[in-house]
Amino acid sequence: MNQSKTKFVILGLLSEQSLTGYDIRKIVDIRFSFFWNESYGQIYPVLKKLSEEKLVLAEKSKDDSKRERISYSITKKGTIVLKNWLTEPVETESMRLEILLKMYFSNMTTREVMQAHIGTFEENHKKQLELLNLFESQLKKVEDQDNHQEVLQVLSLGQKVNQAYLEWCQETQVFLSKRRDRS
Amino acid sequence: MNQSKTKFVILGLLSEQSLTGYDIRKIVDIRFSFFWNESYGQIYPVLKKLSEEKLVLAEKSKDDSKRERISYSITKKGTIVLKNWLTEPVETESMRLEILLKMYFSNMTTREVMQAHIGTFEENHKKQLELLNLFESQLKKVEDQDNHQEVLQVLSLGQKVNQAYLEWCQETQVFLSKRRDRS
DNA sequence: CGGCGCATGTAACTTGTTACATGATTCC
DNA sequence: GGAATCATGTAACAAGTTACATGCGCCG
Repeated sequence: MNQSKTKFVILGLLSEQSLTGYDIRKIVDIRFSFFWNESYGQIYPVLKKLSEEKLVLAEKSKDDSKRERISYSITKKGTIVLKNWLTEPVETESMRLEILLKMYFSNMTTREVMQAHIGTFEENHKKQLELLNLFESQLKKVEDQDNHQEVLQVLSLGQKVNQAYLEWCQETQVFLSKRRDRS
Repeated sequence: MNQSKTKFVILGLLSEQSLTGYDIRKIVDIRFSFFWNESYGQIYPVLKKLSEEKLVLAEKSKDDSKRERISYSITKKGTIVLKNWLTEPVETESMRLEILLKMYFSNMTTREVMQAHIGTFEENHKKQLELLNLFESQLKKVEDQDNHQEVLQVLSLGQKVNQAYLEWCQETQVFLSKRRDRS
């Protein structure tokens, strides 16, 4: 089984505030990016389905001067479904790191090629870590409220993992610089 | 774009030794499990396609006493394709951690529920780390050869990431034990 | 007034999983 | 003799991505 989690991502975000499909995508993209992703092709159809099932309530913006905008909010029923999911065992955990695939087979290529790959990976994760640090400092400035502490805890894993990546990049660059070149 | 990497996983593994589809699955499952996965539903069709394209050579086991067995080996052409892929930029990097989704929304559930989730996650990754440590010590025992050092480098990332996870679990358990319970 | 961001949506496609069918061999 | 493992393969399905179509509003 292991059904799609899009449904619960949406319900979870709506439990904090009303949002449009566009908003949801943006939040996932920014705040969840290091451990999750959702595309419009998933969000909009699920939103429609959730609305039919009365787990969320759709409200078209009434002031007609504005552009089309459908704001969704969670219903009582939706809250129950969300809370129920939270108690159920975690099913999804996956990772796909092509960089490790290339590292594994790297004796088939040159040192320079791998150094460049590691360099790019390092740069990306430096940026990601900086972003997470920025989020953290912003969050800490604001009043403690809602799921504030929980979000900090999520950020913490991101920081640790990115630090692990960066350490590994250093170590790997040393390894590569020492490696005698074949191929 | 961002085409499937199954093809290159297969070519890479075949660059070390001849293997059956079953073998490939097993190797990916054991050795790559912490950062990659492939299912039979992907491997067998790709193997057939690679054979048609002459990137690999299929050999049915001839001694007919044995059960059916198709051993694949990489061709010159296949080696070129593999080496070419190794030089191309890394495209695929994804992570999906449902545990962080649940952590993010955890103010909607009880402390006990989250403690149990974290406990399971911790246990899983303790096992994974132990397995990686075992691989490492086994590898270090054998003669240095082939892509030995590169494999150790891959293992190293797994170890660092798992250690990061375990630290986070500790930290999170402390956080949860202090958290006043809502909901 | 041009470009970017907001906003919704879908169709076609690719990818990946699961379940099933089949059967031999090995090990206890 | 029965269970586990080896071994191949596919069909149905589920999940996820990408590209496209459409158009408004805001800012410089």
